[in-house]
Amino acid sequence: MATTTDTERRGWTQNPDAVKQDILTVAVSEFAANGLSGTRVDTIASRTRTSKRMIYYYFGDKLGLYTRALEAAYLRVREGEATLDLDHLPPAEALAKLVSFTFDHHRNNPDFIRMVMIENIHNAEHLSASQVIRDMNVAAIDKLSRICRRGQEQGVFRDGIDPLRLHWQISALSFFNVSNRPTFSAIFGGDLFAEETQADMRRQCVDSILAIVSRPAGTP
Amino acid sequence: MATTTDTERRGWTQNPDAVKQDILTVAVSEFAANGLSGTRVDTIASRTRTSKRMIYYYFGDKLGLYTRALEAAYLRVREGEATLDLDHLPPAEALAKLVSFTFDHHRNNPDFIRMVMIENIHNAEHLSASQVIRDMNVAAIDKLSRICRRGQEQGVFRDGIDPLRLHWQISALSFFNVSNRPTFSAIFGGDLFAEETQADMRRQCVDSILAIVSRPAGTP
DNA sequence: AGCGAAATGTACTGACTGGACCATTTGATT
DNA sequence: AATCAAATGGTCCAGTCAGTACATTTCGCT
Repeated sequence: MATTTDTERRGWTQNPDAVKQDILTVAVSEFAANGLSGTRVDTIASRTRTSKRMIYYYFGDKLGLYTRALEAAYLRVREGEATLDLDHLPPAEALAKLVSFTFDHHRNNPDFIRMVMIENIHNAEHLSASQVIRDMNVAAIDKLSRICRRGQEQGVFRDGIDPLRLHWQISALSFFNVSNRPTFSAIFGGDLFAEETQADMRRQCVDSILAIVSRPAGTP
Repeated sequence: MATTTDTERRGWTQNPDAVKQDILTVAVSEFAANGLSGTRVDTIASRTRTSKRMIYYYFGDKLGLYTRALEAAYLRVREGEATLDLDHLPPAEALAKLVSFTFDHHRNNPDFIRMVMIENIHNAEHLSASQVIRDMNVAAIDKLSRICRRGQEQGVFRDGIDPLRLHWQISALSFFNVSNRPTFSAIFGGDLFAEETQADMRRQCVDSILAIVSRPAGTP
């Protein structure tokens, strides 16, 4: 009896992958909200369709789960970025689009930002252990490098641009805008983060970045 | 016997203020290193010349101590900033100096940066409760406002500059440079944070900010 | 020179929390 | 249908940690 078949996927048959995914999703949300030591494994378990037992079964211990959750957060975000197709745009437009996208993308993924903040608090100890994450990000630099190279070849960008530094600057503005919003708002009020103002700030960021790569005035 | 008089201040007489200060200093360092829930009151106590009992006596509970430690961190940093005298410099130079200073100052005060990161993780709940901190920072904006006004009066800055947004941008670059150094280094290597490179990046930051305030080319 | 309040030390506890233990069910393979 | 590994559930424990009770010392004041 009790043919609960097909309650969700296949009813109440085993489904290891779904269980793992379920745990990971909740874990990202909890770790992002409460930090590593602030997060309770029991709380994660209770928000899950399974039990604490399963967390330890699949992830070993709290740190293991945290590390995997960190990877998951990076993965999701980099997936989003992969949809961007920039190679067919003129370099300046491509760069502008990349900056705009990054700015918005960070705003739309606060959990990811918070995971990175938390990982920085922990001196990136766990991220260092993850080759996966390193690879993903190095790939992100490639995208930027291609734009720079095209820009220089076409003579619209100045020479000697370091893609990594450019990435640094783009990240700084986009990241800070999300990461420090709470303290910034608490001190100066939330005006800067109103929707219209943010659109304007995004433009300002694009301009800043373009100013960096564009050749100084009067250099043919 | 045991005339331990003058071991430190007045030997072993009571010294409430020194005790409080002692606790606060250790607390800043511990909270900055481990976050709010990651910090152990016992650890703070053990690094102190006094006991856990005193922490609760003076600060009530862990949160009380954290809040005061946060204030202390802000105070120390803003004190450093107060030494800057910019009003006698030409606007562009004053701004350049302010950016350079901020960039270095943030680098030299990682504990402060970390406290702010942590507070952001906690959505600035505790900072909101501190009027002191708000006041300090609003004063920081004043300094920037004066520079902007002078720049506009003298015609070297463009019109319509928002000092708050400028502050946002200066902070973003200077803050991110410290806050995200661990993850950034873990992913891309530490080259960007070598001493020489940092000097170069500071210059790049100054240039970026100056580009924002300078009037567009061909605007008399 | 002594009294009351402030300051400090020691030892303890009650709750929380990461993790382990033991038992049971599911499912693929034979 | 028998078997064994993978998956799962429920319960408990041992260590940790914020906070407290109780007792004692110091000090300003008169």
